[in-house]
Amino acid sequence: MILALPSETVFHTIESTIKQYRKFAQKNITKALPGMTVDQGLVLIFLHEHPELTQKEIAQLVFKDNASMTRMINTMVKKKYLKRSMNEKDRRRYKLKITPEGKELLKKLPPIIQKNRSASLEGISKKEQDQLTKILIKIQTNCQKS
Amino acid sequence: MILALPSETVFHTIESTIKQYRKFAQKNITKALPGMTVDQGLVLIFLHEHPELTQKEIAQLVFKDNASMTRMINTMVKKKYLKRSMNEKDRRRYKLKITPEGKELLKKLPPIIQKNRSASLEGISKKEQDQLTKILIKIQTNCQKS
DNA sequence: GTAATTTAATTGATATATCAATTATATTTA
DNA sequence: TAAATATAATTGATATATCAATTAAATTAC
Repeated sequence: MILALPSETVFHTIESTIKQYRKFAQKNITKALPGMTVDQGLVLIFLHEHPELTQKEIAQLVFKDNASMTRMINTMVKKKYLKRSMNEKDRRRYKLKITPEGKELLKKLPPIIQKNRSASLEGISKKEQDQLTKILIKIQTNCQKS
Repeated sequence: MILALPSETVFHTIESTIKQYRKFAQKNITKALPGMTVDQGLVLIFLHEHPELTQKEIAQLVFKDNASMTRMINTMVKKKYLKRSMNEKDRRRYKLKITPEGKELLKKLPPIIQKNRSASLEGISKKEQDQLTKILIKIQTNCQKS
């Protein structure tokens, strides 16, 4: 069977693109906020916008599983970005609170993220971005068909 | 500063697409070859096509760093897919040989991979795939600037 | 209202990711 | 050629990924 080398497929390109974007974004975040990771930044942003999110919901938003999210929140608590507290309504869950230190960092994030996004999308029209999204979603749909 | 939520960006879509594809591909590989991972399969395929590849070169092909590759090859040796042997020409490197067991698995991989690819690209024209690649490469180029 | 089921989070085990430091060998330079 | 530099691979430390099993609480079914 003749199989195209993995490096010649569109999947390879998708993967290398997201990895390069992540490296690029991480580099710029590290410059301004040493010790913070891209994903920790995302968690802060999501929690800021939606304070009632559970760990599970955040995990889904950043494409991690619950186990990873538990450990990630652990390190964010250790780093004092977050505090866990009881959720009286549902005692299986926690309330996740951004600490004042976390809020300080959070303030510095948006301009960095904005710059990362616009720099990496430079010269790519809105139309192209929509095309990209549309095609990617087709792939996702295909992958979900059991 | 008003920042689009990460979940509304094209980066989010790129990341979720590749993760879903990986899950889909892994599921099908596991079904046929329990214990084998997508990346281990890729390493076998690359080594089969280019037996002289060094660990470092393979690492680049599958987007891992050298440290990860060392450990990945360790587990592939432990699983008896591969054997390390001396490279007399350059004693910093190894020769990586696919074992007979590894070759057996390798034979079964191509049809599975082919099926994964075509299933996830179903209904996506060649033209769309080219568009996708073109746009992604633009993003990569942007991320490489400085 | 109690038993069965579901859900959110955790834990353990193992693999991988990442960075920095180290080792051993090759290559370059003075 | 000896010293400086570069390269391939490894190792250590820490974080994350993944799967399966577990715990504790909530929900559903009977």
